[in-house]
Amino acid sequence: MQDLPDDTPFNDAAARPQAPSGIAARAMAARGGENRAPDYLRGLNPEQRQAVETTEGPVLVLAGAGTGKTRVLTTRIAHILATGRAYPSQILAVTFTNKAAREMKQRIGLLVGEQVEGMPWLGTFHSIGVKMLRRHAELAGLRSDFTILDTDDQIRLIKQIIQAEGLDDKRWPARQFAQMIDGWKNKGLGPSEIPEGDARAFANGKGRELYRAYQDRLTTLNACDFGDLLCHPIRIFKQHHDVLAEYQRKFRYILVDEYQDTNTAQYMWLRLLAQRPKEGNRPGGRGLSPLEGEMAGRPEGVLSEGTTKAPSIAEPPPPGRIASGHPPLKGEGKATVNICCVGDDDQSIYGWRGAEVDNILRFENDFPGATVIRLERNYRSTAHILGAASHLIAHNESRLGKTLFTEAPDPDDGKVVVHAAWDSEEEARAIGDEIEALQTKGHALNDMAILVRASFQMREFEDRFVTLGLNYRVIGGPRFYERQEIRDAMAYLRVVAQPADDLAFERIVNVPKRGLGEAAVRQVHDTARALRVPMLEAAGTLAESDELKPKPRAALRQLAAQFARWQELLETTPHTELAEIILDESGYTEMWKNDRSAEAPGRLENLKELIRSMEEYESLRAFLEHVALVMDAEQNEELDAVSIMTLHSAKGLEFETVFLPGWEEGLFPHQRALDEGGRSGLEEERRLAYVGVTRAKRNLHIWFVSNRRIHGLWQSTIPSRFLDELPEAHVEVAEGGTSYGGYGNPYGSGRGGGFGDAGRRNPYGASRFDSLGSPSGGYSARGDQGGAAGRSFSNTYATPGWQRAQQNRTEATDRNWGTRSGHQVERIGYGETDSGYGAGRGSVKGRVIEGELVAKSVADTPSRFNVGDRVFHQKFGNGNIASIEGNKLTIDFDKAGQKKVLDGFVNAV
DNA sequence: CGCGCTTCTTTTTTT
DNA sequence: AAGAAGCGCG
Repeated sequence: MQDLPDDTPFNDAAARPQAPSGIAARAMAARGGENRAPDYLRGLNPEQRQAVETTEGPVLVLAGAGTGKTRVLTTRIAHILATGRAYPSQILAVTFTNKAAREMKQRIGLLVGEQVEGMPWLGTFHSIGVKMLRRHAELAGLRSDFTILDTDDQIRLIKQIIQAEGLDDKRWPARQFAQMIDGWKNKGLGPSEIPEGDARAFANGKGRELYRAYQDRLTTLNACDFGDLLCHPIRIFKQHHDVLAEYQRKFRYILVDEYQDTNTAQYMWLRLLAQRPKEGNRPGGRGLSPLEGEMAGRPEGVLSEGTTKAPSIAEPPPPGRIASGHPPLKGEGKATVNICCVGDDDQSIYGWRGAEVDNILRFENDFPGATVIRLERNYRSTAHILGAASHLIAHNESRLGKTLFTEAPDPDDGKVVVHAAWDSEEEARAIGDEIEALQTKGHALNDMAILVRASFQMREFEDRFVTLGLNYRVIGGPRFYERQEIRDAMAYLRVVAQPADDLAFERIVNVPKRGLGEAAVRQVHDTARALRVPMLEAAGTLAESDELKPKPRAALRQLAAQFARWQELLETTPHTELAEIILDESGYTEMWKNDRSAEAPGRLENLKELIRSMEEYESLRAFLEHVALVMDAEQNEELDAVSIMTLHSAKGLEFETVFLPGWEEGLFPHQRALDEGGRSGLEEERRLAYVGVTRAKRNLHIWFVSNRRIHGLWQSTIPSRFLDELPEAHVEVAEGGTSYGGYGNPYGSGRGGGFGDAGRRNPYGASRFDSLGSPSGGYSARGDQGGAAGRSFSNTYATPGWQRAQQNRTEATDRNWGTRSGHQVERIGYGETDSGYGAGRGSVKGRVIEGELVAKSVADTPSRFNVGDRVFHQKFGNGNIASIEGNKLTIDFDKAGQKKVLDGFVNAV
């Protein structure tokens, strides 16, 4: 091991191995005899083992869902350590989420012993970014105690800047600009590097100026936003080759999890680090020197050998976007770059925040000579679930293509079940019942999860579970650290720890009320700008002058004095104690004690919780950093509870039983993804569906409803196209038997006359996707696994329920074009009791109307109703129309009061 | 300056 | 439907 590079550039104790023999010795102890494979390699399949043992050179592991990706990563690290190839501090291992980082740490710990703490460079892109940036803050014009702004701060700051430019912040929303900045930073672009078109797109061409002003302001605030955590290091690396070289020398092995989710900035950051250090290269050698132009600034065009063609799967970049394709660095193929990226293009679901699937599709070009290993043996799911997932994802065109398989399908395994419900309330009720039933049969709640497309869907389940008394756990939902009282408290702490944090100061100057209104705050602000000092300091100055009226002046003086005192205490008092003092003396706790509202006690409780959680951190600073980066409070692991989360946060997890509600057009695939992302947006949605399906180990239930409330209006919906893309062989429709009710709409049809139209029109109506890209059916030749499973779900579907659904669609389509006028309600058994469902089974008729089409097609035709008409609504009963706007009716219901309802949902009485 | 009433927007996904 | 922002009054 004497040839390990010197570790001295990084002198902190944590970065050094605690005892040279520690990890390696332990891991080696785990080995058997000379010729036997070490223990940790046992049980790996050949591909996994290859991925672990190919330590040298670039490696891409394409790991399908449930193929043991994390196991490969962790074992690989253990292997590198065990064979003495590197110290823990010489391995850079990046993940996307804190959860993933935590899990990896823990699993490596199991393999190798306790010294994982000696792996200082295992973490998320962002946490590693901060770590680097703190070391070299001055190179980015910051002090090392800079604060990290969250989205909320960021938007407030941008708003100020927009106003300061004299622009109308209504016309140019800060939120939107924040997203643009995010987008630029995702590509690693600074103010001078953004494309002209982008710069012009905002605020009459002031985009670039505003961006620059924003960055300047961040510097004076000694703060940075999320994007900067990567952009600053990138810039530093490019400008200070010595700094970069230190890291390059340091990291012998680089591992990247979820590579398909990397964005351009992360890619650049990785590429810089993956270079060989300059030393050892001949002067003028091809190693590093041309970095400057090579990475960001360089447009497409000059490609080095081997990349004359873009990968054929890549779509042409949409107009306005930076052309994809980062040319590989010259000559880098010649150096050994021990980088191992693990990912699955089929699980790329973060395109909306700048992830470039291209990064993974292009890996072999980027790193010539790369070993590509496919993991296709799935250890997680039943053959049915896997079959459903594979068939679904085969509809995507942009993919590398993998075929997952599992061994020994079990004939006892159930198929994937598709359920229909009347509305989201019933959906929640039925899923709740199903969960209770499973629980009674002995299933643990911890083994079940509900995965939703959008977080607003969670609420209905929470409501239902509360009334059922069913334990649940919301993951990634409304976050603890985003609550008002927590943010206020944090703002106090931030000002104490980092007096230049004007945003935090502004947040709490007048909380609790101190008689410092807008006028006074503005004055502090202006003074601060004029004197070029932080607002807190300006407040002190101002309090000693006579520029303010006595009342605010006194208030400011007191506040300034208090902060001065707290800052002194910072050195001497334990941080939890200090936090209590601050909240007390500032009157913040008092404020909530005096608050008579219902939430106040909860807020006080949260404040206590905040203080408690601070105990785990060694200093106030450490705590603040944790909150900024993690934004997530620990969950109670002990409790047996159903998990509720979004599909996005479910990636990487698995459950025995999974419920996927809300498979309806417009929600999933989400309308906005379709509108903004077009075809690739649809494909990303499909990957999301794939992620959802592949979370399930044994049981999978997919739901769709025919009515959903969106923005307070009831909309009717049609089943998601993804349902049609499931293979018949692996899917069954729950019908009657489960008796959750039916599938229809309030005004039912009654007349069968329209059925003859079936098949004449695409059930999806004039879907705008028909004309975009692949003709429907074009995909079936591609990824099908053959056999019955290869047949499409939709047309061959034979159950009465499904046929009815098809008819319903056709009818619905007809109705939207005004050719029919259905009236009476035929749906039986809908209501508060369950008793009717079984009986109603055969009687459930009705149709589904595509919500969007209703909204659009009816909006520009006059409503068929008049003010004053007496109407009936399935949910609200009888009422009179109070007013009409397009297709939206305001109705005074006899019992339910005044409601706004879509025209399509009521019938004349 | 602060409070309360009104109107308007919002919801896709997250480090 | 609900929360935020805006407006007008005391």
